[in-house]
Amino acid sequence: MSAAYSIGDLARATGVKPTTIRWYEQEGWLPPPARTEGGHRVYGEGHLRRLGFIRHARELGFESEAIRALLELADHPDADCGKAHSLAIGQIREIDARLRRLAALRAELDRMAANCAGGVVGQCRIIETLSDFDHGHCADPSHRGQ
Amino acid sequence: MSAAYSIGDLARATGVKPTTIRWYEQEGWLPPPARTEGGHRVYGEGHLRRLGFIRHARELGFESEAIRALLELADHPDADCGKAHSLAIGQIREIDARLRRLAALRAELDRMAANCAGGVVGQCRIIETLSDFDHGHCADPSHRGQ
DNA sequence: ATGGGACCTCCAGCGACTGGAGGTTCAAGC
DNA sequence: GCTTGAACCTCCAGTCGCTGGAGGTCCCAT
Repeated sequence: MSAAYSIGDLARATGVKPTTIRWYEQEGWLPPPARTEGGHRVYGEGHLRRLGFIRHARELGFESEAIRALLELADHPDADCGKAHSLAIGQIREIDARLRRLAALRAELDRMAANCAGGVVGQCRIIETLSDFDHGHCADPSHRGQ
Repeated sequence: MSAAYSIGDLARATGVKPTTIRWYEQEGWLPPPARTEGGHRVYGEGHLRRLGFIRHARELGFESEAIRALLELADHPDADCGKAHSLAIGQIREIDARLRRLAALRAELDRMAANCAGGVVGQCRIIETLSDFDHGHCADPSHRGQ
């Protein structure tokens, strides 16, 4: 019913190298797939989606623990609701912080690109933009002028 | 004029461990600071900001090459304007993709948290949310219902 | 002047891959 | 139904970005 993929198909579809896919399996990120008589791995849609998720989460810079937790959440969505809830809330906080920083960095790169296009590069502030050594204090976004 | 920091001060201010700070210096991410008679490192405001930038950029999941490029851009804002411009544009694209994915993941976690709070956990879709194995095709955000 | 915490260098180890060696399987074309 | 070469298999050593420990020195508050 659901399509069957070789490890190479999966690699092509997700951009994750076969070697890395095997490694993910070994480390328990990806469930062991079925095998052909000869021992070749055979994947299904579920593997494809899960691998895509892992790749994007890694690209976004989430720690392996957070990814494991999210996968756990996906695997057992109705088990231990309270835990799932607090995990989700925690991740939302994390994500909001990222969104804020990315938006600030984007704005600064925008400004630079705009100036640059005009032939005059102003002072570069990308470091300042992303250098706020916060640790909670002054997390109010209204504090950063623009 | 500008304050002087020990490696420990820097570590406390940025959340980067002294060991890692020394390693950043060794690898050329951070310029070698002044030293006391006895050989202890002495940093200034510039180091502080630059280190904060590196930390945030790493947390956001940027590749080391991209970070190096951004630092380069910051160091020579008016040198080779065209290069700076295209680099900035490229990074903006990257950032927009991240912003989209993060927003999607956030929305899904939100939905889960909301359901969860009500005592009923629906189907978990976080994997689907972040599993789009795109590579350019279908990058239109309007395609993803919500 | 001294005690102990912070600092120094050097180096080995770890997590997350990556790549190569050496051998087997699969499937497309004859 | 045989061939042949690309894709797959396992095992294992190497890389990158840190991290931690050993063994020793510096700094400064008392």
